[in-house]
Amino acid sequence: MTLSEELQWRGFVNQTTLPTITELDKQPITFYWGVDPSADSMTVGNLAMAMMVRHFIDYGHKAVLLVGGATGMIGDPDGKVEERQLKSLEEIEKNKAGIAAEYKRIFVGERFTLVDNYDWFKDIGYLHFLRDIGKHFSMTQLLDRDFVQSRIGRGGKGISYAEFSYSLIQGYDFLHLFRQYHATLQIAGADQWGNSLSGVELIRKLEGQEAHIWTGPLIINTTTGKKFGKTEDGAVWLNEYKTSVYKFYQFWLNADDTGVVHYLKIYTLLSRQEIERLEQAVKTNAGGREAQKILAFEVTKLVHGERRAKAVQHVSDVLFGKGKFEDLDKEALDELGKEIPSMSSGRVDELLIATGIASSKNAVRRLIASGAIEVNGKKITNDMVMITSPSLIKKGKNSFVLVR
RNA sequence: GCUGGGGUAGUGAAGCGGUCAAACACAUCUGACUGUAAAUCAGACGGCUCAGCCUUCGGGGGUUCGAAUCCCUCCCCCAGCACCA
Repeated sequence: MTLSEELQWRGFVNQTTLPTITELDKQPITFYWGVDPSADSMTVGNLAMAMMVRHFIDYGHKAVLLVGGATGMIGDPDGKVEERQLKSLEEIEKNKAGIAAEYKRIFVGERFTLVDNYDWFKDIGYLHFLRDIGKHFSMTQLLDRDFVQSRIGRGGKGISYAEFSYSLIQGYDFLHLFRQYHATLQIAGADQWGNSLSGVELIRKLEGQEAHIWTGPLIINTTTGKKFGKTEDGAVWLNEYKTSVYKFYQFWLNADDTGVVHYLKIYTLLSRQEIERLEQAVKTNAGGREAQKILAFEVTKLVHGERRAKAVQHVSDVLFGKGKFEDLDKEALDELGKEIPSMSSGRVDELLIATGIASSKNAVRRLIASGAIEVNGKKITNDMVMITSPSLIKKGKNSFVLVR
């Protein structure tokens, strides 16, 4: 399979300035992909793009991975309805470190160059930037962009000059990387099309050369029709302090039948043969949920490592399988404690509230009345029960508290 | 600044002097069925020391036996007009 075939089959083809996607199958090129440090971690949305980038690398293209230290200082206004609060410099530093660490984790064993656009922006003078770069941007084109129109139009919330200028910064990135690394392709999310285009034009105008953009698709949850990777708690993060490894694993395990094959293609590196086998399994034995299990394990392994993936798999088996809580040894309890909230002894209602699993004592009473609370596999009928010995409290099917 | 329309629980939205902790829909949670899925059905959905009590309907003040509902005042949003340019 060629790269273009691979991308097409997996559903990574979205929009590109390349005349045909088979251009990718010719000689190796250098491309870049960037993430802004708007948080100290990537989300599964970023992960989809990262997986796409991996295929580019695996097929021999050279990757430049960018952390947007400069762009993050301004904030991308595209798709936002109002001006964003500036991040403090310390926060940006911290976020940059987080993103860079994730690059290294996801792309472990791969060849790539890590860059930070702050490095080439910090010494640029304003006047020089306006002369060399600003001069090549047409105000009409900038104003024509949809999000600019909605921000400055009637009912819009306005836009600052700083945010308005964001795409010049991103455009210059591409030019810079073209000059320094001969990067001729920018990979980005679907929402970055407009911003990315500015770099292509700059390179054409200033270098007289062709450069291109490849955007990946926005991943949609086919059942809800909403952006994939959102739960009621917000985004699903790659950083385990923001989304625990257990929750991360559960997120994938709970993938619905209609979407699971799509997610396997996007988020795992499994072969076409294997994925097609799983697709068949979904059809013939959906209840076995083999596709979900493999998806959850593979993605967790990729992001958190095989050891942690196996640990949460084991924990999940205990929580949902036949295994008895009483049979767990201390080591297993420690592992469990990393993944679900742990409390020391106390009254059931207070433990549930303290861990945020129930919002009030009222809520606990209602849950108990409806038979939703179990302690070590037995339903309880009284909210005053004291729990002193190591136990597992379960609310409904998916929420647990470890008491030890 | 003027005129008109609004601000009600997570969201949308009824209510317009007592029967209002507040209809209905969505979201959420739980139960049943299942596969830790979806769909469907049922229940819950302000708090508490829970047959009762307490705190809520933008903020504050008032009228009244009684206010989400009436009056005053302040704040905020929307539409239109004016001012500015």
